[in-house]
Amino acid sequence: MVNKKTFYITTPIYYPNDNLHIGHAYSTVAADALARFHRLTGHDVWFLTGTDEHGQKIERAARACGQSPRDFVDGIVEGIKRLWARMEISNDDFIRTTEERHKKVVAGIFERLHRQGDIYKASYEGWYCTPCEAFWAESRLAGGNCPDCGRPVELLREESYFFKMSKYADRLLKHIEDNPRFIQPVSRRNEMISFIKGGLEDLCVSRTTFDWGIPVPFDPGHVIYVWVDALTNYISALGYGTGDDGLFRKFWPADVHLMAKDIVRFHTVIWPIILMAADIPLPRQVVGHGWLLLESGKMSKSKGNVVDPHVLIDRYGVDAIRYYLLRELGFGSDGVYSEDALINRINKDLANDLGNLVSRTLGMIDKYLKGEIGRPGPGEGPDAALTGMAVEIPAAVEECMHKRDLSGALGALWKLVARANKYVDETAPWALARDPAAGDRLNTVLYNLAEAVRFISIMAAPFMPLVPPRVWDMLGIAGRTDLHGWESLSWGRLPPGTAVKRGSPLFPRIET
RNA sequence: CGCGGGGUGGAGCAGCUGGCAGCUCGUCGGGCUCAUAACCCGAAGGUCGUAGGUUCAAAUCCUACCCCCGCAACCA
Repeated sequence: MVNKKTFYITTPIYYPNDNLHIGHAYSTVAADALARFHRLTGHDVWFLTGTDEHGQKIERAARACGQSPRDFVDGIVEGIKRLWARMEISNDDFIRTTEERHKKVVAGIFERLHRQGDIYKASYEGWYCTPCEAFWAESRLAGGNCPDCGRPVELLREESYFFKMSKYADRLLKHIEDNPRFIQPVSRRNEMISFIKGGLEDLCVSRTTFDWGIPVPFDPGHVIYVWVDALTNYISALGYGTGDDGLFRKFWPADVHLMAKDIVRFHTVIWPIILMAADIPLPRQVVGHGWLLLESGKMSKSKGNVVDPHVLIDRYGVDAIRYYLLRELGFGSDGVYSEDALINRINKDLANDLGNLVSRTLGMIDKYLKGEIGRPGPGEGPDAALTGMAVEIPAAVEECMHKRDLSGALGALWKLVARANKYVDETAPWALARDPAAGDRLNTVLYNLAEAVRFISIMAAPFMPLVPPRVWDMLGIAGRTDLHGWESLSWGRLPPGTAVKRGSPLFPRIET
């Protein structure tokens, strides 16, 4: 058996102190599109997502609900899993940091780093904001209050364990500079380089102010803080350091850690240094995408202005939401969410362009050819423009996907959608249908349109997983799995004589 | 003088190794009638933040200034 190239992609593990909003959904959908694309193009893919369940905020949120932390996160996590199922997320595993398989790996790494002297105990004094669970430098305090939440801070002295980040700074900087693709997009990369050049301090990696976490194995009064705990999920989920580490040996190092821009630093500074210290290879790439902003500013739970993905799915359907998210945020840039913009995208791109193309193509085959795809004759006139583009677009999509530019990939695909619509106008099949001598030409034109629709459906699959099966059913090739794959994107594979059936509109227009 | 990114037709963006300013949406007009009143074509609309400079030629290079935004460490 041939060894397929592997592709390991991760999302962040989300913090289940509340239900997730559309911004989290974006991260996961983007990772899903990349995972699906790589599966479709023949890779052996492992796609991981999960939840980061420890820490004081969870402890407090649970208490506020009168629940144990465990019961509390169980409830939220169930909701998250339901959401991902609804959004057609194709993850291979779901890691929870409260699972035994995770905790033992974290404890093992912590112990190892301590044993080799990279983690040491020291006394730490600083201004602490309890609600935010964070220490702040005196210079950053806002009038003596927490710069984040504005509440008062207290001077706290704590015995803590520290991780010798400083020791690895030069090595990390060299790695980043030697590997231009390691941090994407470039703007984030430059930011990280300048951050590291500013000097790295040792990192506080334990807490004594709460209990809901993984105890430091050799000092149970301390709990391992989020850094080592959460980041380690990417390898604990693969069984690193256990007797059952087949997945780790197969899939590590990760090809892509995908996340929003705000946590890029943890993934490009703290995480690589943990790995270096533990003598584990670094991930190949960390990609930081933009935020989905609201017109009123940043989406945040405390502002109460979050957009609930469930509501949008109920109203517009999964594929439409996925399309909107992936199209709207340009590579690495922020996007602004508004329901008007969402509806506009659905009506314009999905209903008018794609849905209508499928509808008119099937409609004409039904009406003019008694529902049977005819045998194409020699190409002429505008045929070459359509078929030429159809065979070029897959490569363009691939290139965008390798650059992690999902919006660009959809843009490329929609060029083909537009070209096909234009082709209808140029060839005017309704006129050919009236001309008894033009039968061959009509067959050719409608064949080309049907084949273009097949091409589009295949390339759309990573982004909108529910669309392709519906299109294949309409084209009468539901059972022809050999015509569903990326490798079937060579022009003319659609068999003449296939009986099509018109379906209901792919994306009904949303009336406002 | 902390580091970095940016200010381009109504909106959102591309162009920025200098050479007639481009894309999507919106607006207006036309065409077609297969289709989800969708599709196709065309038009209007920009002194490319401000002021200087270099050049035959600048959105694109240089200088100064104004404005917006990210990062500034333990914050997913």
